[in-house]
Amino acid sequence: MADFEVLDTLAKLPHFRSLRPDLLERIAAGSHRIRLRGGEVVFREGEPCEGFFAVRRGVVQLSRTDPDGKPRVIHHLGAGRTFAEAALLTMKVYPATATALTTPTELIRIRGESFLQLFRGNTDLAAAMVSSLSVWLAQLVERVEELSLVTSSARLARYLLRLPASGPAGRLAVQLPLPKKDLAAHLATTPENLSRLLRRWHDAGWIESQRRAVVLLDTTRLLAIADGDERAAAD
Amino acid sequence: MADFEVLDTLAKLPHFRSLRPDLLERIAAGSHRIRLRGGEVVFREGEPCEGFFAVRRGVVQLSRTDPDGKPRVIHHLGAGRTFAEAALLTMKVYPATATALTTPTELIRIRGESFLQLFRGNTDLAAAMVSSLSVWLAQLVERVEELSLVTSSARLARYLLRLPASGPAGRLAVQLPLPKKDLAAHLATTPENLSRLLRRWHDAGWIESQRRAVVLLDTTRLLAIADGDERAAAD
DNA sequence: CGGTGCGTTGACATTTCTCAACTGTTGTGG
DNA sequence: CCACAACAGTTGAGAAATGTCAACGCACCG
Repeated sequence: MADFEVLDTLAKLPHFRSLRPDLLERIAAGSHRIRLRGGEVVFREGEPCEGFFAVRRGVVQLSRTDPDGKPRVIHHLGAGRTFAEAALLTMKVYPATATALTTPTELIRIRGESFLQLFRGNTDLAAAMVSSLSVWLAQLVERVEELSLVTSSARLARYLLRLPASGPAGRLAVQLPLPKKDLAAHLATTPENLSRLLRRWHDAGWIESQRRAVVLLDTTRLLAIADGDERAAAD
Repeated sequence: MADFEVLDTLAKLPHFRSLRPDLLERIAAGSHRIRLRGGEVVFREGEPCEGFFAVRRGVVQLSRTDPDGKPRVIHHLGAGRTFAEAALLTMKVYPATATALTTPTELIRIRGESFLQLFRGNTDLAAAMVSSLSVWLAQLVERVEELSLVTSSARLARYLLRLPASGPAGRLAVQLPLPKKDLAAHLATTPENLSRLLRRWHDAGWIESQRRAVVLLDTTRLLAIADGDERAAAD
């Protein structure tokens, strides 16, 4: 009784792609689609975990809320990614809050109970989950490295350079997947500071900054800034 | 032909504890002990992965080196922890550099080839590795949250409060597991700044700071600082 | 008894945060 | 269709935190 769109989404997940079709169908049977609008919460930090999720469309933000109420961004993820697998597999509570950022956000929710039954005793599925967790690990290691960069200019430069770009070298166009407010949170800085950095680089001629798109004109310079070579910004 | 100490260490790992003894012995057969001194490198970022490791004694630092040659600390780990499992299970290269920090550091190296053979087809072992990866995920999420704290005082306060403490409330004694130089790197700041923070808090009467030990006198205040309430430091 | 490296302190330059006001856009209700 | 509210984004000014460079004390080790 699996919804076709659910099955389709699952079949396209990198780590589920290689699973046998009947297994996929059984996973899909315990799953269903969820539609959200920007700002809506998928689950909150501390809630008991009842399943994990795959992103079908849109952007989801994982964050933790500190005692002051300010959210600290753990990660952003887009279509084709899964989240909360670890919480499910260890049968714990969700360690973070998941929020939809884009206005049509579509998720697949894989129910915990039925999935765990399949998981136990199925080596292929276990291997798939191991791959999935490994990707998460690699991403978080990246993120830690990113946040270890001292200056926010370095973090921003690195972020821009890692976005998928199009266009000729010397005029690489990148699309910001997040509103600047959320981007600032992701970079562990303030919207004001982000705005100023973009403006400075724009005036200096390293980039062109439009509302949601940035054109990278001088990637060499940006690379230098990303490497913490602050003098590059002054030169 | 497993070395007893190897087997003993493996048996004490949280996620291997529940494995059947004969399986443990077979894992131990593909493992051996490694002794290192502080500063010695276990493996370097980018090297092909030939196994994963368990810490028997001492502290190991995982770090990535940026183009300037400055190391950025990903994580520090002590006895009872494993690392590089993900690199092995995905059969990739090591994503970071591992360095021994303490002068007697003892590791167990589990050879990749023989371990992977056991891994495939053994559900218990797969489950154990999933647990292990999940712990890593949780730790890195913590680390990301930690690094998202804007001020280094917040990071330091939080770090101190999370160390295992002994003694009566109002006089909690904690032991720094790292030299201050490495602690500064862990907190993504400089030794100078760390030194000044400790001194200021010492003078203010929040803590007592000795060479390798810190006594927390005013945990309420430290909690406020950790929560980013900077006014607490000025008050 | 030198040397090497950690830790500290001082002085100074930058970066960044905070608070506050202002602009532009979007979307809603009259 | 327009007016207005709500909010993202920008800009300005001043304060605070942090990084940098440099010098010094202090321990440990050969």
